[in-house]
Amino acid sequence: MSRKGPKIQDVAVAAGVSTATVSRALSNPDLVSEKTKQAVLKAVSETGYRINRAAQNLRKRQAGAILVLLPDLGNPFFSHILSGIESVFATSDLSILIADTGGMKHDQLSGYLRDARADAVIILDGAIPRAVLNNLSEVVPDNHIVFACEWKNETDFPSVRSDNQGGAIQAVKHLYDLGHRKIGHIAGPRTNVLTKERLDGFKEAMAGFNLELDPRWMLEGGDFSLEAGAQAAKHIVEMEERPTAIFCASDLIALGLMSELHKRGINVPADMSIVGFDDLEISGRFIPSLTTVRQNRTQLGVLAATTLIGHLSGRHSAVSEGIQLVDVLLIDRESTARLN
Amino acid sequence: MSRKGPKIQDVAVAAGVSTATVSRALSNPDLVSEKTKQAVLKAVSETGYRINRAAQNLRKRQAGAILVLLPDLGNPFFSHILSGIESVFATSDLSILIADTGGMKHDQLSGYLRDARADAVIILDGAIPRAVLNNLSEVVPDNHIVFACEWKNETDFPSVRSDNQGGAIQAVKHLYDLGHRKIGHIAGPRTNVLTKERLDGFKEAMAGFNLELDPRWMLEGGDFSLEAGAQAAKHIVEMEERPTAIFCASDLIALGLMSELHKRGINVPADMSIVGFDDLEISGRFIPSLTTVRQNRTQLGVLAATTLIGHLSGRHSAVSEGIQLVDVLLIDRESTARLN
DNA sequence: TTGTAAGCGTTATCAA
DNA sequence: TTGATAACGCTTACAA
Repeated sequence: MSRKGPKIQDVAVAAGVSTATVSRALSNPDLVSEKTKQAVLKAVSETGYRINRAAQNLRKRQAGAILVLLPDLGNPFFSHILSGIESVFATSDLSILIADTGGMKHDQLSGYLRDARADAVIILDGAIPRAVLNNLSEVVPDNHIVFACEWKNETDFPSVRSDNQGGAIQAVKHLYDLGHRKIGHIAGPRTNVLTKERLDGFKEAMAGFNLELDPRWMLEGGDFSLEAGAQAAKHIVEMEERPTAIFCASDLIALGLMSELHKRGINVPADMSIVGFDDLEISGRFIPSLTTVRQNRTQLGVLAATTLIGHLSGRHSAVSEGIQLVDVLLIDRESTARLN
Repeated sequence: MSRKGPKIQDVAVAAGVSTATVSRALSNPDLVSEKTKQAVLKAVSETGYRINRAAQNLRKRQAGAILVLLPDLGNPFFSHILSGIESVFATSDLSILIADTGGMKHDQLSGYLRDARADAVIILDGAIPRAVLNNLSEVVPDNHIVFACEWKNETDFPSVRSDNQGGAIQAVKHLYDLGHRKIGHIAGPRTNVLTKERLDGFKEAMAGFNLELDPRWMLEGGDFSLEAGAQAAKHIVEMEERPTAIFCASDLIALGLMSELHKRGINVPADMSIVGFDDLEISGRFIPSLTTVRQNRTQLGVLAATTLIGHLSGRHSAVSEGIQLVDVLLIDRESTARLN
């Protein structure tokens, strides 16, 4: 909008210089003498001048925005990541656009970039169709696409992620140290990249401790939700022989599991120890509070954003290349106990 | 970005018409003959033409985006509202920009609009400084500002909100019907508009039932968080005489309260009934599951977005004016029980 | 160090 | 119903 604001021409007149000088004073102060710089700045504040982004973007052949693609905006898991991203771009003059890949047609999606609405993308959705990714690649340089949290296998886009495998290993070790030997796992949705990493970590840790992987205790959540955990609980109570501990691929699964186990008379941690993954805020206040692997979601967002800014500004610093792994930390709470 | 895409001129050549005709065929099809329209459309798909938003926005003196102002992106409460908003704008050709008012300087904030980055704003933050609001008003027409969920008192901006007062009344009635007479309240942060509405509803309902408002049982949460609830629990256990039921201004407060009460040996609902406000997903799976007033957060977002679109397109339909109240619904679960 | 002037890709006005 | 053409407000060669 901005009805009839002062334009660069007005500032130029007020400062007694040309529009080119105003432009330079504002975006390339080094190219301008101290004296005229001051004059311009004064004129800017006098006139109340604000740059017109549309004009600037048109001229510079850019969009002035980055696009964040989320698999499900309604899922609170992503809000901290988004917050981290936002905190970085708040001080830049790039706007941040968001789009939910869930309810979105593919062509609509790449249309976002084709319309030159965004200069770069941060993708939080590992399930983004390859076709869409290809479309994106046609429109933005490959290193203007960054994955955060999730990623896409067999692609080389820069990616920021938690140490999912390491987290799973910590979880199993914790249970092992508490004396548990019969350890089960509730995995995430089959096709999700995180599911595989956490499952791999689980298997690796179990093997490392020479523990048997009982297939009966390897459950599959349809997703990472509370409901998936609750469903798993129903299977578990029916088992002839139950594991004494379970590592869940997400906090929501763990919480849903505990909720349903409670209903069915199984006590956590007395009868069964539970470990989650994420460390949602509620997990520390659940009854019992949840032992879990903490992911620093804000940091994931911040890192993705700074990586992207690095690429956009042409700085290909070593740190902004390839895969950036963020450490996770096991938080020991009440849902796990020593095996009696 | 969009390196060297086809432009309207290319389409014009391909279709054998002028650029003006292409423009019209695309944005005002009625002004163009069926025949040329087809020719243009064909040329568009042949060339793979995509409009350049920056150019369009510059020419039309618009931003092509709406800005959503959230008080705290990290707070999952807002994600469903955002999701509702997004779902509406996904099919429009307006982009949605987000900004966190928490970490943001005021001038930075109104800068968003002054820079002509957004044509309109949806504000989810009732605590937005009046100065900022005034700044916004200078830049966009007043009806291009819509409040959702929260609002600002003594202003006339269109606003979409839940029936907070009605919800509080339902909550008290539920407790009353269960036989409770000693009912306490944990309010939200003192200056928040929702706090006041829910508190008013609480008082009104209590008065309606001729129940005493015991000041000892009227607590104040510093915010709507788990921690606020946990703090309140500490006060409550110290009380000589405790209420038998408590209505909390948010689910998080209620959950934090239950968590801490549990630690201190008070059983919900046997010793005390608890009602929340929001109906977060986790609330149905907490132990015990939480009786609460359900807010339709997605609908709040959808309504705010459609209202705004109505204003933007100049349609001042009756429904898009003033305050739109969204019904809430009491969900009866395990955290409330008949007084023994 | 500064100014001139030519675009960036659209849309809207005016004529035809 | 269509076409020329002048903006929209900025940046950046190129000159001075």
